[in-house]
Amino acid sequence: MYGKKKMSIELTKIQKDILDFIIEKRSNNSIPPTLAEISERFGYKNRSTVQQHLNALEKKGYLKKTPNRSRSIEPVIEDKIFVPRPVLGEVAAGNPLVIYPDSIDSVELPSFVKIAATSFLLRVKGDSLKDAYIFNGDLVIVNTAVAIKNGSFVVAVLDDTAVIKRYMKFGEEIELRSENKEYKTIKINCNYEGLRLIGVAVGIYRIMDSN
Amino acid sequence: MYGKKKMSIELTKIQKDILDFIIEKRSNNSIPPTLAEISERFGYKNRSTVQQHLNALEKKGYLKKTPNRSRSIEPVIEDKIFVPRPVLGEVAAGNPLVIYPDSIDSVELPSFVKIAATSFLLRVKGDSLKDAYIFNGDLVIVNTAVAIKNGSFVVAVLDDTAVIKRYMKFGEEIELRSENKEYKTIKINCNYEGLRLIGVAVGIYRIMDSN
DNA sequence: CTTTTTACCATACATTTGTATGGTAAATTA
DNA sequence: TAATTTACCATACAAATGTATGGTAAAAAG
Repeated sequence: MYGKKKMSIELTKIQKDILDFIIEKRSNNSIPPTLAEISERFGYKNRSTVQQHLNALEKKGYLKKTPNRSRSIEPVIEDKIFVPRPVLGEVAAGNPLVIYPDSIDSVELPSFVKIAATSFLLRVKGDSLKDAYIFNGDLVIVNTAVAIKNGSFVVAVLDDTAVIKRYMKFGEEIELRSENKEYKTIKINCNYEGLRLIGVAVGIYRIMDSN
Repeated sequence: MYGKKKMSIELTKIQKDILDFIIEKRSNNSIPPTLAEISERFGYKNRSTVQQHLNALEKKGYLKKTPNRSRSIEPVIEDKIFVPRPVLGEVAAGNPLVIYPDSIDSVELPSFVKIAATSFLLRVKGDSLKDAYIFNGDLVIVNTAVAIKNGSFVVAVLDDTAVIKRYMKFGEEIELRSENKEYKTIKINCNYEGLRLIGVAVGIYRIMDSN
């Protein structure tokens, strides 16, 4: 079960790089690049190299463009409205679960929800945060560029397993509390090397299902 | 107290229309128009009319453009990068509440969450959707450009009051069901003029508080 | 080994696009 | 009334942009 809905032909590395460049431009809300700008970015001496890569990308269904229209290249997303977003792993609300080095799955977020490079998504597994209204299957938006304060929901990696808990620090002791009484509070010294505080849960996102 | 940060010269009606057109394009995440496209939109016979309006807009400080660069016109926004999102009203999970004609509030979303023009936010009031894990204060992302299916959570306006309920249609009869048994199902004929289906709740967003 | 694919370069050309210049008519201002 | 502004049209031109065509060399596939 690893889902690929629309058979999409493999991309070469360079094609993927170019596609990524275009996607990045677009998601920055800046205007799509011209052939010349892509050429310059990748150090090509003329536009025709890019021209061919774009043709390949369009033929494979990753791009759409309007003939003779400047800056008309748009990356094609499967659902138009929905953009797949990698989920980096599953985070245990209760007992620690493994965090995956690479993304294990893609979640289709509405395209208007854009997530910065300093953030990533984790899917919550388990019900130990239900008192905080976070449920099994919810996506947690984790921002790594936000200061951690007492009371923040943090995502922490403890010896290669990840948890999402409420953060409290008293002197040198860090407490990772669960909202649910069934799971006990984890207490660690802040100098313990097995602990890495990944980021702060800045929000949750739940894709509503229609059944 | 009516704030004008940068003294900006008055705009004529046409200049404002053109500026609005450009802003609208940009906020739709579509590419900025060319002079030709603006001309066509406003029924001008050539680009030079637009050309002069744009020059005026730039001179007055409402536009920025890069010389000789296609589609480089960008409206100058007072508020920098951060765009507060208006909350259009409060939606009753249980009993209908008033929907506001203009935005009543702004929610500070994390800057990486951007929402398209086809969507807007509503804040949920009440607990009648708690069975569906939607709680008082949650922000519902409503998309007006998504097809409504049986089972969708829809935002509907019934005689100037708005509700969020699960949508079911059987023949000519539309049922708006609450997840909570305490609130009874609303049944209406689909031809009833007092009913407007605003959009589909495509997701919920909850800003997590750190206390 | 031959063929195909990939990744690049070069050039030519038509269209699009931005820009400069000049003109007309109505409305506004001095 | 005369001068200015506003709103439009027309045209010309250079730069930017997309596109078509052909070529080379290395790698991969057959």
